[in-house]
Amino acid sequence: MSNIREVARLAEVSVATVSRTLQQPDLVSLKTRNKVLAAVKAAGYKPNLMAVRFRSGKTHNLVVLVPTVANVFFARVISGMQEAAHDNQYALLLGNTLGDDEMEAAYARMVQTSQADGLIQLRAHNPFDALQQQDAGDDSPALLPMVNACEVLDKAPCPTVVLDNRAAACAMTEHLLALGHRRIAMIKGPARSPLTRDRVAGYRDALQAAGVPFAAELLSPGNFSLQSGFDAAADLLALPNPPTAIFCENDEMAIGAMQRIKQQGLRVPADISVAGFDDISFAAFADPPLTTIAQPAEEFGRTAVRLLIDVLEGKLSKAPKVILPFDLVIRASTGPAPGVHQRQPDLQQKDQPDKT
Amino acid sequence: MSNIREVARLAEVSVATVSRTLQQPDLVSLKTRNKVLAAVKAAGYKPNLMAVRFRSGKTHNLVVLVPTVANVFFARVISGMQEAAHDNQYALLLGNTLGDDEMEAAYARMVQTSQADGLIQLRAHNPFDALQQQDAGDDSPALLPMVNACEVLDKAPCPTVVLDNRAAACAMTEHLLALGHRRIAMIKGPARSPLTRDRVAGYRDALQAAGVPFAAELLSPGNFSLQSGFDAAADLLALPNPPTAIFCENDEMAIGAMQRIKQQGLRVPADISVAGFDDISFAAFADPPLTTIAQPAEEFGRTAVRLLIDVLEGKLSKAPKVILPFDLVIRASTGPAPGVHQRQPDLQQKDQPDKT
DNA sequence: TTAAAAAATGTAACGGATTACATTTTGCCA
DNA sequence: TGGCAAAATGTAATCCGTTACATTTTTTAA
Repeated sequence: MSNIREVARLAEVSVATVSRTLQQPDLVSLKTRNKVLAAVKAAGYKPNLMAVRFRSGKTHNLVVLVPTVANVFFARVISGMQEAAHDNQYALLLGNTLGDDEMEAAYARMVQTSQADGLIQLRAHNPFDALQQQDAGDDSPALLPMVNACEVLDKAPCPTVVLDNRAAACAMTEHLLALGHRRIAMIKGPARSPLTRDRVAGYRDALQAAGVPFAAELLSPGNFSLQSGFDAAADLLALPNPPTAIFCENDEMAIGAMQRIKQQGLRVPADISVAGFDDISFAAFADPPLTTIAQPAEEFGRTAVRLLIDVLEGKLSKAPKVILPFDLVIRASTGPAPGVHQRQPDLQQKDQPDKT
Repeated sequence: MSNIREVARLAEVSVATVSRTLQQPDLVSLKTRNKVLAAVKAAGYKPNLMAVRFRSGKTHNLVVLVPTVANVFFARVISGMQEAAHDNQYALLLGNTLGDDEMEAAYARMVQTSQADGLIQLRAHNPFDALQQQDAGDDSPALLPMVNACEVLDKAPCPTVVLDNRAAACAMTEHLLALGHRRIAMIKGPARSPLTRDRVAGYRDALQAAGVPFAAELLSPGNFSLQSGFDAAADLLALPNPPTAIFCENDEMAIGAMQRIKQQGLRVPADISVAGFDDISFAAFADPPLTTIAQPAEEFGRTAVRLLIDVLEGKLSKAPKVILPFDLVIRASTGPAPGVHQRQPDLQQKDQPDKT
C-alpha cells in the first residue's frame, strides 16, 4: 500500500501539502490540490487509519458489553447503536460477555490499552472496578468513558439510559388488576439485578395500591430464557392455589410460560392471563398475541452511543440519566380473570400483528 | 498514561530492554527482568496497542457484515464468531448493513484503510467489488482477506462456510411427502439469493423424485421476517386449491405463517403442516412446536473466524469450501396430510395429473 | 516599483513500540 | 589471567500521518 510520501513524490510536493489537501483543502491552491488529488488517485492512496489514530490517540472504536447477542431485545439495542455509531464515524466492537465479570474486565482493558475510546455496558456492573485504578491522583475526576444502558447500576459513575422499570411494571400490574386478577404471579429475572428489583417493586406498588396482599410464593425466579419461563410456569401451576395471571419480566419467558400453560390444557387468557415485557417481534406473533411493555430498544442503543460520544468529546460535566418512555401494549394474552364476566375490560384494543 | 520510555527511565534500562522483557523474556537476565517488571507495575504501564498495531500493521480486528443482527439466527452465528475471535485475540467489528451495498462497501473499506485485517460476509455479495481494485498487477493473486458464510456466492473468491441447502430442503420436502402431502407450498427468501435458489432446487428435487408436479403458484416470496411469513400464508390460503403443507425457508416466516393459519380457524398440523428452517430457540416453543432444519449456527461463526485467521496468516493457498451438517428436527407442526390415515403415502394417486 | 501582508508550501519533530545492528558485560577455558 | 564466545543491553531507525514553525511565493497598497 502506498503512503503519503509516495504521493508527495508523485505530485512533487511535500507531505504536508498532501495531508492538507486531504484534511483542509482550502489551505491549498487549486492547482496544487488537483495535482495532489491526481497523484492520490494514481497511487491508489488510502490513508492508513491505524497511523492516524495512533497519532491522534483516538481509535474511534466503541466497545459494547452485552450479556448475550442471542437475546432478541439486545439485538435490537445493538442495531440502534450500530446506526448511531456509523452516523458518527465510530465502529462498534462487540463484547459478548455471557455475564462473565472476567470477560467484561478483558474488554474494559481494551479501553485502557487504547484499542477503544469508550465502552457501553448493558448490564448492571462496572467492568472497570476489576481493573486497578489508573492515575487516581488526578485533580479533575473525569467521567469514566462509559455509558450504562438498559440494566443500570444504582450509582453509576457514568451517564445512564434507562426505562422507568418500576412504573412500567406497576402499569402492567394495574392492567391485570383492572381485569379482575387478584392472584398475579411474576416470573423474575436474575435476582441480583437492579432491573428485576425495580420491576418487582413496581409490581408490589400496584398490588399495595389495590389492597391486594403480596404472596411470596407467586414470585418465581427466571433467567430471561424461553426455557426458564416454561419451567417457572410449571412451578406456578403446581401451587395449591395457582395464579390467574402471570407477569413475566421479558417476552421470551412469557412465550415459554404460555407454552407450558397450554400444554397443561389451560387456555390463555380464559384460564390464565400472561403478560410480557420488551415487545420483541415475536410477541405480536405469539399465540395468543402477547400483552407486553414496549421498550424503545433501538433508541436505547442510539442514545447510549450519543451520550458516550459526548463524554469522549468532553461535552458533559455531569453524568446525565436519560429515562426513555415505555408503552403498555395490550394484545390478546390478557383477559378478565376467570369468574369476572366482562366487567368493562379497560380499553381493550387488541392490535393485530399487521403493523410491524 | 505512561509509556515505554517512562518505564525504561524508572528501571534505568533502555527501551529495547523493556520491550524485550515483555515480548521475549528469555533474552533478558533475571535481575534486569525483575527490575523492569517492578518499574512496569510502578508506572502502571500498559502498552499502547494502537502503537503496537500501527507498527505491526496488524489490527487484530475482524469486520462482520451481517444483513441484520436482529435476526435470531445471525445473532447465534455472531455469538460463535465472538467466541472464536476472543479465543484468538481478535476483536469483532460489527457491520449491520441492512443488506445495503453502499454500507457494505463502507465497511469493506475498513480493511483497505487498515482498520481491520479481514472481513466476514454473511450475505452472497462481494463488498470489495465496489471498491477499486488495488495493485492488480501483483504476481501472486493472494486470497481476498474475506470469508463468506451462510449465504455464499457461487464463485466466491475466498473460503466459504455453507450448509448443503439443497440437500436440506430436499430432506424436509421428502419428510412432508412421506406424510402424504402433495400440495406443498414453499415460502421463499429474497429472490436473488443463491441460498433461496438452492432451497427451491432441493424442494423441486424431492418433488420430482416423488413424481409430484411442481406448481409455480405454491412458491411464495418472503423476506425472512415474521410478517412476510404471515402475509405469504394469507396468499397461499386464498388459492383456489390451497396447499396442505407449507415449507418456510426460515423459522420466523414459519411462525408468522402458523399465526395466520390459526387466525383463519385452521389447525396445524391437522389441516395444514408447517415446517421451518434454522431451528432458532423460538421454534421449540412455538405452538405447535416447529418441525425444522437445525443449522449449527454458532459453528458457522466459529468456522468462519478460524478460516479467516488462517487466510490472514497465510496458511491457506486455496480457498476451502466447508460444508456443515444439518439436522432434520421433527416436532409437532408437521403431520399426515388431511385424508391420509396413517397409510402408505405412495398409494395416493391423482386422478388427473396436469402436465406442466 | 517596493515594502508589507497574506497565502502557499516546505521542513522536521512527534507519537510509542519494535527490532536490526552495535556495543558492552559476563562466563568459560586454557 | 588473557582472550574469546555468548549473553545482555543499548542506540537509533522505522512504521505513517499531522502539525508547529520556517520559508517561499503571491497579492495588495502606496
